[in-house]
Amino acid sequence: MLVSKLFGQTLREAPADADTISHQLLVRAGMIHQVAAGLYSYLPLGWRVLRKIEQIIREEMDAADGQELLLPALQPFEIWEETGRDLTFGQTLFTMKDRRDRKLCLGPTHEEVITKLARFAIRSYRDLPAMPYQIQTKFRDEPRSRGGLLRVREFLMKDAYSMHANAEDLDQTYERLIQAYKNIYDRCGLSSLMVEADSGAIGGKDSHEFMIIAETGEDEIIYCSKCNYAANSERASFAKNKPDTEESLLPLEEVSTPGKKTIEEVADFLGVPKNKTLKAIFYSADGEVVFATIRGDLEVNELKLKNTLKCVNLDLATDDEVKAAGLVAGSASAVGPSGIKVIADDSITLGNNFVVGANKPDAHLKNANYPRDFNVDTMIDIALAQAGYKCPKCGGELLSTRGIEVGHLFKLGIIFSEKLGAAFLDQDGSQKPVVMGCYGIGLGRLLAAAVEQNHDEKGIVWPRSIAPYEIYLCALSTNDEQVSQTADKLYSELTLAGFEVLLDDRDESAGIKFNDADLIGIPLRVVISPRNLKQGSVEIKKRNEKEAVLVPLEEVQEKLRGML
RNA sequence: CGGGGUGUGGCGCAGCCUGGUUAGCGCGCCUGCUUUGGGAGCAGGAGGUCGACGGUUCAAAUCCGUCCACCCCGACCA
Repeated sequence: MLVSKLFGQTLREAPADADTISHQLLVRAGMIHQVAAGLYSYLPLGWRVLRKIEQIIREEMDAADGQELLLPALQPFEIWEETGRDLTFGQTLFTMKDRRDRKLCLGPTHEEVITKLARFAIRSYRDLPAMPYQIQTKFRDEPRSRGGLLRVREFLMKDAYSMHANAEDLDQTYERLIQAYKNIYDRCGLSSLMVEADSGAIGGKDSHEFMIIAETGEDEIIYCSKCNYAANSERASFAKNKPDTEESLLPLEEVSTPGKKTIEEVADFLGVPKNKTLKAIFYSADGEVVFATIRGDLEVNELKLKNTLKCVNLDLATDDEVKAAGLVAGSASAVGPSGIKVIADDSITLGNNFVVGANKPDAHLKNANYPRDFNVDTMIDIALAQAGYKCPKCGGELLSTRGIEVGHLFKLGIIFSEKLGAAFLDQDGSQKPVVMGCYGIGLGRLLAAAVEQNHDEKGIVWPRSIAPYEIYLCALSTNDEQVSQTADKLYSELTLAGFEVLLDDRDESAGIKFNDADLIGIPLRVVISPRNLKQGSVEIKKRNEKEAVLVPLEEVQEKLRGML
């Protein structure tokens, strides 16, 4: 391809609304162009990168016994009602009506469609296991798109769905897919980190995410400084500490705490540490007021709470809701009130003689103990893990960092096959629901993450495997006959030899060409100039290295092969 | 949806507070000449309903109101 003919423009300055590095560089390099919030066009350079990523994914999925197919982006809304995910996805679903007034939606994911298809394709255990996958456009009406390609409303995704006769077989495929994913990121030249993840609206049991560590990432990762434990903070757990001394249980005692409402105020006022108090937080779970309680030094992980409650919407209760439920904000506890669902974090059993609210203004109780003084409906881990806490696996110190989620694996189990009736006849003649897994990779986001991870002050530094071109042939002084002839000849030869070459044949100054080459980030740059030609040579430079080497014309191909 | 910000040629911005000639600047773009190893020089030129609508005024990019779009933080998010 000739740079003079390349569709698109490079920009010296980034658009003002581009904040993240990948967004700035991709726009400046003429790879993407924004159409509206969360909607981007891919220009030829960007599209080449995306297609390379796509091909790597395709090869690895095929190697893992996946079979590519294509499902429709447009789906009947009613299959979402069948699984109830019309509610869990809510407004994220792009919906519309056809001319016959039937409700349709643009697929944000395809579990429903593939499970329906499984009803047809899977009849016997002999048809299992199977793993259809597709690379297709997904649509999600995100509350807020952001960061260029990092979070958009229309995006290309590889989504695979595995089908099994039993959970053991799913486990095996799951492990195999983990390896396939590692291969994919490796081949894309990216270092990734696998973390335990929440399964969210997809549902299911085990779930893992692949992360590209980056400050611009939306996810917080909690990981251990000593062992290999790593988890999305949404899901991370930690070893909850016990107080050093076991006290004998003391009798309940009411104390006056005028105006003291927060844990800090109360603990300060009574001269006790925060981990000797119990915190009470009120939530509205799909309209029902629920009561969460946790030791005063810890915070509630609202996602864990939401999963426990199995609700669609979870918000902090409003003042009115709190009052209507007969609770006293600032002085509430599970000691006393009834008729409200209480979810307790298991930390309330670590320690004793806690300070809790007295359920009336300006008063607290000392020496509250579970279960002597109160009961709870559910006792479970709903605590938020934070850096500095202890690893749940080895006790080492937990650290935190940010990452971009570029892949997600789920063990769905039989959630979808049961709801949609995808069953098979097993060896013993019994009918069973198909056991399923699903596995996604966002291609555009992966591309953006690659830029986040591979750039310098001059521009993008593409890993070779996903670079739009391999070689940037830079002809300086294009009005010099010898230069332009040599450049044309070299371009033909290299292209014929199978190299992917971009020839900068523009009548521009050296500076412009060098800067564009750096910005676009092609791995190798070959400079053809009168100066070099006098010695019968050209100059070859790696994008990620400072020094160039002078190479005789006849050795160029060989040299390039060695350097790629 | 809550908070904050921005809308002026393709890109980056000034002008707005304090209304008043043909709305400016840098980059980019076009033509010509000169240049040619890290974003060249000179000369000439094209390109703007100042986000939209309404209002105030003799007069609005500028003041007032409504709306829209986009960005950031939060909520939300396989």
